[in-house]
Formats: sequence, structure tokens, C-alpha cells
Amino acid sequence: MKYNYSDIPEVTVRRLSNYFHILKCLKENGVDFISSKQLAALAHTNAVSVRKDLSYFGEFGKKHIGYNVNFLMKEIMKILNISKTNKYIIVGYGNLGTAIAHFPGFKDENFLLKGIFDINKNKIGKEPIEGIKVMHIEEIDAFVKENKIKFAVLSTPMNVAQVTSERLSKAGIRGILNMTGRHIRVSSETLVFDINIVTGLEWLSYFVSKKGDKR
Amino acid sequence: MKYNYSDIPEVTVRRLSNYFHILKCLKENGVDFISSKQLAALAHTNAVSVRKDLSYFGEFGKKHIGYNVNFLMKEIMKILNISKTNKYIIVGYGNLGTAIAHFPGFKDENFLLKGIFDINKNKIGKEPIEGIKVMHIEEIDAFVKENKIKFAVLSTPMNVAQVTSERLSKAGIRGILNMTGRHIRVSSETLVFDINIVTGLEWLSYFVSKKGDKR
DNA sequence: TCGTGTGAAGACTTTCACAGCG
DNA sequence: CGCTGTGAAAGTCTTCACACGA
Repeated sequence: MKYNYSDIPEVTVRRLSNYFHILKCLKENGVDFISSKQLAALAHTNAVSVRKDLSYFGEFGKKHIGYNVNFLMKEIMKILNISKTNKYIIVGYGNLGTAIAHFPGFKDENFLLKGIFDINKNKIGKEPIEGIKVMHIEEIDAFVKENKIKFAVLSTPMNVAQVTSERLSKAGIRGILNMTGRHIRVSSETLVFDINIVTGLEWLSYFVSKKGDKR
Repeated sequence: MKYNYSDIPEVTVRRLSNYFHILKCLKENGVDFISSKQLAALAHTNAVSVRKDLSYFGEFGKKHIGYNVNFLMKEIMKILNISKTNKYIIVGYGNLGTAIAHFPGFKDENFLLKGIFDINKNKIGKEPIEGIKVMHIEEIDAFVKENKIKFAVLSTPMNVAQVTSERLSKAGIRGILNMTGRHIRVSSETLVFDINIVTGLEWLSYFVSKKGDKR
């Protein structure tokens, strides 16, 4: 069946990214085909959910056999718009920025780091990664426009999260991955995805303490 | 009205953690009272949702006035079970582990780092943070039991994520914050919260590319 | 038989609409 | 009035049940 993009649940998109990471892992281990049931088990969900999620975008499976791992990966990449390289920058090069710059997940997934920005004089000019220099934040605007950068990972200290995100939005950044732990408000032209590490522990704290109560 | 814990939406718990971070920020800025509408604006949601979320746990607001920031913070801390200190450990002390160990968000929120574990001989024995030594992963079991640690942040390389998480679960860890980017499967005794940075960029990639289509 | 794809039913969440109270 | 708390309606997402094909 054919769906309109507006019919597609948000959660589906997030799970798709999940499936993709699992498929990548399976491919590395030489798995060629996988059923919705097997994929579901690995993704902590259920088979129908997997099939439904995929069915929003097309019919990728073969009856009796399941899904071709490699083919399904390529289809998900098309859907997520990661078939071609997406350039991104890191803004705020402290511990977190360093971790992200070296995180192996990005390299294999067509996200290409193009620049790092900070305000610390001692960091600026250094080249922590082959070909990637740390630049002063004043240079962001020109750099983003010249290199047509769409995505930024925001890893500055909390107290400058808001002002920095506004600058990114004005420079033309279309998507901000906000890891500062502070909420930011930007123009509706720019999308924000929040990753808050502390929230993760709080969620665990709640559910661990509730275990034993009837559910 | 009184609700059973099983009636409470999962999303509500996650938003609660959000509200809490915002309230903390407001308190620092000297704000004493806030309406559901104001809080909603800061949390990227709407007023009814804020009130409904809170109403699952009690009646914390004052009509005509709104919510007392300090009081509401304390109530949310009770709900999330973070009124008393929660001890946690970091497992895998690479770039990401380092970033988490120094992340300011944890300290102010009653999450107390008690130990760091790795297998790298050059790291073991060091004391990167006052009072916190890096220990060998072999020591985890004894340490967790002796110090009654419930929570662990998993920041090892992907290829050892599964085996390490099993070890944590066996040692008695009740909640794992999984930042490895790999899916892990552990006994149902242990809860897992996944934070995958790459998923964030993929989500942004999808929605940025879909902007302009009717929604 | 085994596994996909999918309308329809059911469950869960959000939003509406309004009572209640300072 | 202005703002909270909450049943009920609307909307969204998940699960059921089954058609279909290898």
C-alpha cells in the first residue's frame, strides 16, 4: 500500500534507525536473510511491528524467506536520507565533543565530520582528527554557508547552549543534535533532537524502583 | 484522583525528568512560581499535557497561581526516586566514559559516581576524579555487591557491549544506561535504557529531508 | 507450512471542554 | 477572571487475525 509521509508515525522513524544498526551488525557477521521475528527479537520489539514499520515505505520482504539484509539496509538508507554523505559539525569541543568526534558509529554511516568549533584559544588551530581543524565559533557562519553544512552536534557547556543554538540556526543549520542537557528554542526552520544523558538514569531510577509493583 | 502505577504512560515519566531539568534551571534564575503554560513552552509541549502528567502523581498546583518551583522539584524527585543519592559506575573509560564522568548534569542530581572500570592497564589505578579510581573490570562483581551499586553507564567499545552487559547483570546491576550504540540483551532483572547518538542524526536527516512535504 | 503485508480492533496518549476555586 | 485538575472525545500507535504466496 502507498502511504503519505504524514501518515507515518514518528516512532517508526526512530525504530527504522534501530533496525538499520542491527542489520549492519548482522551483515558484518555474514547474515544474508532475516525474518521480522528475528529482527524484532534483536530490536526489543515484535514481529508485526517490524513488518508494519517497513510496510509504510514499501514491500521489502520475500514470503517464506524474510528480508535480504543488504537490500533492506539500502532501502532504509534511502528512507532516512543517508544514502549520500551528510556533512556535520561539532560545536563545543570539550569531553563530550571529543567523544563524539571519535565515536565510531558515525564514520560507517555516511555522516561526515567537516569541522569542529570552540572558543578556547588553546584548542583552536589544532587538528585532532586528520583533516579536521578546530575553529573559532566566530567562523561558523561562513563555514556552514561555504560547505553547505546541514547538521550540527551541540556539545557546549549548558550556559551557552541557547545562544549558540540561535547562532547555528541563523547560519543555516537545519538540524541540531542537542547534547547539552539544556532545552533550546530555535526558529522552526531548524529541527532539534535532544539527547539528555541524565534523563536516561532518571528513567532507570523510576522503573527500577517500581519493579515488584504490579504492572 | 489516585492512579495505579501501571496506569501511568511511559512518556509521562520521560517528560517528568524533562520538567525537572527545566525547573532546576528556573530555580537557579530565581523563579518561584510557574504555570503549566509557561512550563509547557519551555518543555516543547502544551499546558494540558503538563497538568495531566503531574496529575497522575498528585495535586501539586495552586489554582490561580500555578506551581511552586521548589515544591514541584521535590515532588518530582520523590516520584523518580532521586531524593536520596543513587550510586552508579562507569564501565568503559574511553572518550565517552570520560565525557560522562565529567558531565555536570549528574553531580547536581543526586547521581553519585562511585567507580570506573576498564581493561586498559595504562588507565587502571589512575584517579581521574577526586576519590574515584579506575579499576579492572574483573573487580566489578565484588565492587557492585560491596557498594550496593544499582546503576551502570555502559560506554565500552561496541564489540564487547554484549558480554560486558551480561557481566553487569550477573553482578547485580539493576539498570544499564547503554551508550555503546549496540543493542544488548540481558536478563529481565536488569533494565536497559539505550542512548544512541547516531540515531539522533538519522532522525534529523529524515525529518529535515521531509520538510516541505505536507505534514 | 512458514513468513510477509494489511485492514480492523484494541490499547494507549493527547487534546478538548469544562467544573472548581482563589 | 486565571489557572488547575479531570472525565470524555479524538487521535495515534500497537496488536490481532487472516489473506496470500513460495
